[in-house]
Amino acid sequence: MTKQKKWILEGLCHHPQSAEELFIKLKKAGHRLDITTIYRNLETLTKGNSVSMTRFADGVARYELRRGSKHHHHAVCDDCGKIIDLELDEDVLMRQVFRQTNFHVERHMLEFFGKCSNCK
Amino acid sequence: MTKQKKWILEGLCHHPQSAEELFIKLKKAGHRLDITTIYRNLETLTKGNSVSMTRFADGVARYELRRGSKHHHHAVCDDCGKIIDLELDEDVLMRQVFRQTNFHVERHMLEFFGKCSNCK
DNA sequence: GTTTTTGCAAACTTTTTGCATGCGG
DNA sequence: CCGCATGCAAAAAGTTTGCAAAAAC
Repeated sequence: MTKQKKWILEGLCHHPQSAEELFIKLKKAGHRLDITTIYRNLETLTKGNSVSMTRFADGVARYELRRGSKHHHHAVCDDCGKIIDLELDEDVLMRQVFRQTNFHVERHMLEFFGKCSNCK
Repeated sequence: MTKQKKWILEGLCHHPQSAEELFIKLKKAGHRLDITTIYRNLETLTKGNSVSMTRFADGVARYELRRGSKHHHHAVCDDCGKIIDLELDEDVLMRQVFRQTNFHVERHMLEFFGKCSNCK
């Protein structure tokens, strides 16, 4: 456990955050570390299932802490950029997939885009 | 209508395909054009809603022809890479989102990963 | 003391941009 | 002809890699 790793863990949150956003945040907190270190730790954490990675349409990888085993989704506002957490019951869809194709779903990605209640 | 644009339209299909994959395919077909041209045309087509763009976890943009106005999703096999088209009824989810947060969904992204019937 | 992690620089990949040239209408 | 589309080169952005020095165990 290095100090860098500790900072990174502290900086992570339950909202998706890019490596660079995390980097800037840690820099602002007065921690000096390289963005390479962030990438390497995020990779390890993702492989170890402590962190999950998502990509929205811009192609940037965003990372967030897994809360327990609970999978959740996001709604991203096109106007203000706010990211809202959602807890949905997607089993219906899984069953549809299996019925249609015999495909064995292990993971899925589900994100919504539009306008949040404020911006609408 | 240039010849390049025509080749690109011919090369597009209903399965997601990266700019580079399309580039290689067109080159194999004996067409000489620049990958920049492909990117620029794909951008135009996407804006014009003839083509849709998706990113899986690798961060590469993949493009495919829209079939009519019908939105659809994919299941990607982790083993053989096969991409299976799905037609799902996701209205239930939309309603869940709105009820939970008043968020106004305009678009969404939904992809599945796992093992196809062959690889399982 | 040796294994692991870090920082730095540089490579790499995908995508975008600027600009001169040329084809299409 | 005029203007928009193309090719080429180079830049930009995000991410990964190699290597030597430093820190952890």
